[in-house]
Amino acid sequence: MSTSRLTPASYIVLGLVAQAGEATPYQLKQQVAASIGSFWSVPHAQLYKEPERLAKLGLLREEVETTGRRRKRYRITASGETAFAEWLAEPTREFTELRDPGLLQLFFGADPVRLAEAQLEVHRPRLAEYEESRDQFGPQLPHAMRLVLESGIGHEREWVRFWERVLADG
Amino acid sequence: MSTSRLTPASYIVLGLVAQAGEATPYQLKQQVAASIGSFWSVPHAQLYKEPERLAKLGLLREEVETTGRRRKRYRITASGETAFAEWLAEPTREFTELRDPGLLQLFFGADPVRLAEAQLEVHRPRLAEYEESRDQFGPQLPHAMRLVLESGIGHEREWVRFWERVLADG
DNA sequence: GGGTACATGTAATCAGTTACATGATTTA
DNA sequence: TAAATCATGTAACTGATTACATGTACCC
Repeated sequence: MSTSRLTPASYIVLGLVAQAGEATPYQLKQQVAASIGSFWSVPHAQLYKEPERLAKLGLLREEVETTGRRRKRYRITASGETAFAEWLAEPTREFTELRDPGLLQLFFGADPVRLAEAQLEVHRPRLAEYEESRDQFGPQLPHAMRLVLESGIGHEREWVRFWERVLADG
Repeated sequence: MSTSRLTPASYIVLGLVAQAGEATPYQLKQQVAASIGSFWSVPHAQLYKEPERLAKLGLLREEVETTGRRRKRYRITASGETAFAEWLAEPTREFTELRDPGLLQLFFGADPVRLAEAQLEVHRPRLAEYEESRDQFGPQLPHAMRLVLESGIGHEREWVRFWERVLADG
């Protein structure tokens, strides 16, 4: 009822459904993968359950196909649009903690060199991937998406820088 | 039984209990706040429940005070030490997503200027706080802790840089 | 026509959060 | 001694994950 029960996942669903006009859970999965998936992934089961929940709250309208697969298609309702717009209009002051398992291991005394090597093996390719995305699709990307990508690049650079220093320090 | 059911929170508890030799949930809370709390916070209720769980798994030994408050004191067991050591010895390749609500709003088309302002209001003080910590306590801090702090500073710098750019771009 | 990958969904579990509740100390 | 604040814990909920299960389409 009140928007208090909505989580980030809710807004992701709401936002993607709004953008698409209409979507099935599977399409949501595709959209997530194609857009924010690498910054904020959502397991597919949630993309089935969350829309259902939002439908119960009256924020989405559910339509079950009568033929073949009986897919569920969702569209946003007026109150869904309102809830989404309200969330969007109120700039969050929330703060995201790092919550990086590698950092945790470092803190607890893991061998820094081995740890740094392992971490670089994941962060370097990830950074390369993002940079390639930007160089290849950057110009066509919607502005907001490009910014998000830039942010990802910045943080990945930071991780690489950090673990390289840890490695160098021995 | 197998270590598969252990989460990061488990290792935090295990690690802190190991470091302290013995600890009550409240002391764990203090330790978290004093060390990794700003990178990886743990709500206090979890610091009561998780040790209980670990005790059932045989990784901690629980001792209930018979006097007054009947506090629960925990110590690590041999198998707890093993489990912790195993986790520590295996460098994680896990990758932490950004999962920043601000980025999410940006992606979905929130007003970038207002958003950047709000975000800078939280990130700038946070950065200052970390830098002050480092300058003030840096030399006394255990090496690993200092590194974690450096990482936090790096990422906060990155956030500030990013949102400043968003702000400047209009 | 057999396999493999894509597509679609449900069930069960649980970690983590929120809310509630109260005892013990300090401090004004 | 009243009021905060610190300390300690339990209960209830639920979002998110994991695991299971099956249908459909394409391809060799």
